[in-house]
Amino acid sequence: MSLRHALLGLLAQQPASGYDLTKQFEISLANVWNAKHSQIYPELQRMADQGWVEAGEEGARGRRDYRITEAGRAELHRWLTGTRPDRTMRNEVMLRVFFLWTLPDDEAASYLEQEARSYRTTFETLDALDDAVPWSDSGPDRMGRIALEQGRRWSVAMADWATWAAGQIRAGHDATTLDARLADPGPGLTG
Amino acid sequence: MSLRHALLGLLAQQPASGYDLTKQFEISLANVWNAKHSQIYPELQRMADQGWVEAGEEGARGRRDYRITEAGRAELHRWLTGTRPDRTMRNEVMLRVFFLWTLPDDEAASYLEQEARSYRTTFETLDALDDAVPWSDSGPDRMGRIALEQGRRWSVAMADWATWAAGQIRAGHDATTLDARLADPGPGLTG
DNA sequence: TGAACCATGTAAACAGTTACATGATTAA
DNA sequence: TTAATCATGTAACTGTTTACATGGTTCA
Repeated sequence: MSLRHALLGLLAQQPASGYDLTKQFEISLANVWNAKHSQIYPELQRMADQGWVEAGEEGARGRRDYRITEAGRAELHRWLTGTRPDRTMRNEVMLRVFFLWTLPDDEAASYLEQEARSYRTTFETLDALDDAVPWSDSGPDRMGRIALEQGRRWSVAMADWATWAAGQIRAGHDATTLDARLADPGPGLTG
Repeated sequence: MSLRHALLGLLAQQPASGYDLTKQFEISLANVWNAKHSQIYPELQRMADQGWVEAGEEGARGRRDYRITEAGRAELHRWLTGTRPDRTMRNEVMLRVFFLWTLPDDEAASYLEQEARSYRTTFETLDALDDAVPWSDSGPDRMGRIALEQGRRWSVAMADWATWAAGQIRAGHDATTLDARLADPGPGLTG
């Protein structure tokens, strides 16, 4: 389970409340992991029981900050250097691509063109973020920029791929239509 | 839930048993979705109750083939054209990158270099697959090739990124070391 | 005074993994 | 005869989402 380690990683930077951490999942980690407050609050309690974090005094509006302990930092280090990342992928966008053959060519190509637009929008959002954020050249910020660059390169590669794929289908369809016309140049094409 | 639709998509191609479908998740869908037999068998039963698939007679060794119904095909079409894909991402590899700042530069760079090797291996595997599979230029095969091309482009982009990222860290580290040396050229560097 | 946001929690349902359990067939 | 593979299922557990529930603070 990566949630505990994601929380440790965020808390390694600075103490935070469940509420703060929820916001960080929504904003900076949105593209790599997500978690709702209903999962975060009980997890912080379990981590406190385990000694990886410590809860501070209750502040205004019932707010409670957690800070990472030495045991927590040790666990974060062990996770980063001593375990292999789970590379299991679940990508609904790509899952659908496998089944696009069930659609008419035009619908399949439209789907891919829509995907290309979606990836371009992602790219523009990330690109704007890069300009907007006042990055420091060390610490968490440096890794934030490196992660952002991953998103930029990924979204460009995927937009290019989707555009290429739509083109393949449109070209294939045209070729089929053309072949069929050459073989049987009249109305009422078969199969 | 995409599992039901993944099963519909596979069954749209040909009838299959739970065992066959499990193998297909392990092989062709491995990079986009996964499911274990313990999830597939009960799901097929629920889909049969719903009328999306029909179970055939029990064959040798208790084997039971399922085939998609018209209602199932309609549902597959509705899912592909009438719903937006869930773009939620969970990527443990990238999650870790956000926390690499907690490691010494050399360990962080090594992590990224290891990732670069991993992406290159993925690329080589996919590239070999492209040569090995006797692709038809229509139907499911055409989409299989398009999905494979996505994997090729993705793995190249990610390998390039990881190599670049490791370089950034090593260069930054060298620059810091150099700056420190220029400012204070002796043993016992601060910071 | 009402909307937006801060702040925390629990319960129920759903999705997914691991482990348990069984038995037939095939090929070495 | 034994190991590998075919074949199906359930139970327990873990992880995740959605819905329910509550109340404080700030700003227009």
